[in-house]
Amino acid sequence: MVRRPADTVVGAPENGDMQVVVGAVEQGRIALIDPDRADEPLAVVEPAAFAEAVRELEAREHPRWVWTETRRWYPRLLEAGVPVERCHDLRLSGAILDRSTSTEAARATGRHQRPSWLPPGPADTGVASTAADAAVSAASLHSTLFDLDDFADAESVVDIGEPGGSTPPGGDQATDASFRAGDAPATAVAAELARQLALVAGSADPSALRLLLAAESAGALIGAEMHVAGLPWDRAVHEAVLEQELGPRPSPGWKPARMEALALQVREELGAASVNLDSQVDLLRALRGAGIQVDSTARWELREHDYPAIEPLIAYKRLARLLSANGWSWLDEWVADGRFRPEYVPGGTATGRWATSGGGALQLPKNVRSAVVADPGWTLVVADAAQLEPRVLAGMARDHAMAEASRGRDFYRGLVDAGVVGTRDEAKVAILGAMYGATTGESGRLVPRLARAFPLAMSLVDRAARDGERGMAVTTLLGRSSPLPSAGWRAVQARASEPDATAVDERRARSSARDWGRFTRNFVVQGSAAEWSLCWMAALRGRLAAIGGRVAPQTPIAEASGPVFGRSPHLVYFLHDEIIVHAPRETADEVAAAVEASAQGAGRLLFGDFPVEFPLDLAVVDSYASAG
DNA sequence: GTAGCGCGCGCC
DNA sequence: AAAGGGCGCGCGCTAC
Repeated sequence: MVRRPADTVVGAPENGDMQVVVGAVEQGRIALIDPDRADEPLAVVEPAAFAEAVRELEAREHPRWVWTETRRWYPRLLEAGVPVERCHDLRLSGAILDRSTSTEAARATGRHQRPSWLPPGPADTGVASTAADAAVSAASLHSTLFDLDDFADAESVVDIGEPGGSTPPGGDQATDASFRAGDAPATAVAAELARQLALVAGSADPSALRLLLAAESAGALIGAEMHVAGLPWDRAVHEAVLEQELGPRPSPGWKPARMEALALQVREELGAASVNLDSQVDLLRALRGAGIQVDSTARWELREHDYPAIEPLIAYKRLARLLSANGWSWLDEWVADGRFRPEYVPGGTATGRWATSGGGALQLPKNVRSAVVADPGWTLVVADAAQLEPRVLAGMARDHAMAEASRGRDFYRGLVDAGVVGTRDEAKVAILGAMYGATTGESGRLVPRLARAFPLAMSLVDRAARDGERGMAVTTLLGRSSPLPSAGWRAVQARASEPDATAVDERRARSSARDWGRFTRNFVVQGSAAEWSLCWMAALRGRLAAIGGRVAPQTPIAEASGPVFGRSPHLVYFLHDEIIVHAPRETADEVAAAVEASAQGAGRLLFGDFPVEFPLDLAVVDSYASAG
């Protein structure tokens, strides 16, 4: 077990840290309480005075803020210009703790009942398809589950009389009403914090879980902050890309001229004058009618056939994708005031990777990244961790041979130099195959060589696959566990072991077992890599705030980033193993150094002295397109 | 008319 | 060149 020093940069807890619980009391007021002295609230305030109360306490004590959900409380604070250093997000933390194999023994005692009012984690609810849906479901969740009446012990919170502040004139009634819609009472929040901390303390690896919860909660803060700051977006550059690729913006209801021209060409070549290229069924029929034997209309399959219709068809599909995913309507819907503001969903996937809701922020195609442009006087510090997942695997497995081969910037080149495979391409395919569970093709053929060179790493992922095949949960380095397979999956497995099981039953069971095994194999690597990234970002966030505190008065202000971030370097984008910091130009070097130091710090937090390196590809650029 | 699903494809 | 993991989203289509 690795000893992990408490790290105030990431925000893992230390003894003596002050915690402040945020929760509801009577008449829609909000209480801030020290959980050790719950009978004497630090403050009880009207919603309109909440941000001011937080600002004061934050400045004086910089406590860890404990609340049900960051997404519920933090946006209002940011709007009021009140960032906080640390928090404990009970919803995200509960989602981890109530599933982790590390807390299994503690949970088995039955003394740790998850309260019914605590919403399920974002990966357990299904991601809403639009930001609007998310808002609607969040609102209904709160109104149905969070009514004060639902809490028997609500009245035990002492009302200390007059509210700590008065409503400013013109206070937003809608905002106040949404606070009053019902939140967990402060006493219930404090009780849930106690339950969660007890689970951590009684777990198999408390220091790892403490770090994970701190990093996950920091991620929640960062997700809310990045939404407020927004990704700097140059509409004119984006429009120029669209015009270059698609031609002038068409009238509503019309296709761009360039797509029409390509469609005409395809129809002629196929001898199908009326085929609708946007209809998979229609297109497939037309292709076959023209003698092109394909089973799908996927690009990789089309490319295998040498007919004159294929090239313009592939070109059409490329443009159709650009138009529908990131065309003019996307710009109109998602870019305002020179910023792209997606909703980030920290912890939104089973492995702990983030999701986004609306705008497709995690799928920004390379050809529109040129529209990501720093404000005047500002710059972008873009960094990604090179081959993060195999490096994390090397560290997790304590595989010295693999760590040795990964030394240096290019892990794949390192494999060639170590004589494991012949070419860099082979190295890449072999590594991906090992982590994803490839069994066939080139990749499947190369994996055994990897297994010989790095038996420790390989046996770690093989074991994760075997556990998954048997229906068991697997767990990341810091303690996030995989969901269990569905009841349907179990039924298929059970059927195969009955005496009268047929060969078909057995084949089905084997196949679905392997499918789940590939998921769990990948889960431990992808999930642990996500933990590295969270630690990286959380550490960086702290360093950026320190740099921001020293920004010179003549620094140009990025108005569109809002009062909290307009003067200070801040994170504006996160994509699994890649970050973008929007930084005042004169801070670029310092920011770049902070990005580097944070990456090395994340490596030490997760792997201690084990010699695995995490080199970054880092660039200071004006446009995202110039990086990488 | 809407909901849900499969396809295809963008990203890691 | 294709195939293993994780996603979100827009489209056409079918079922209701």
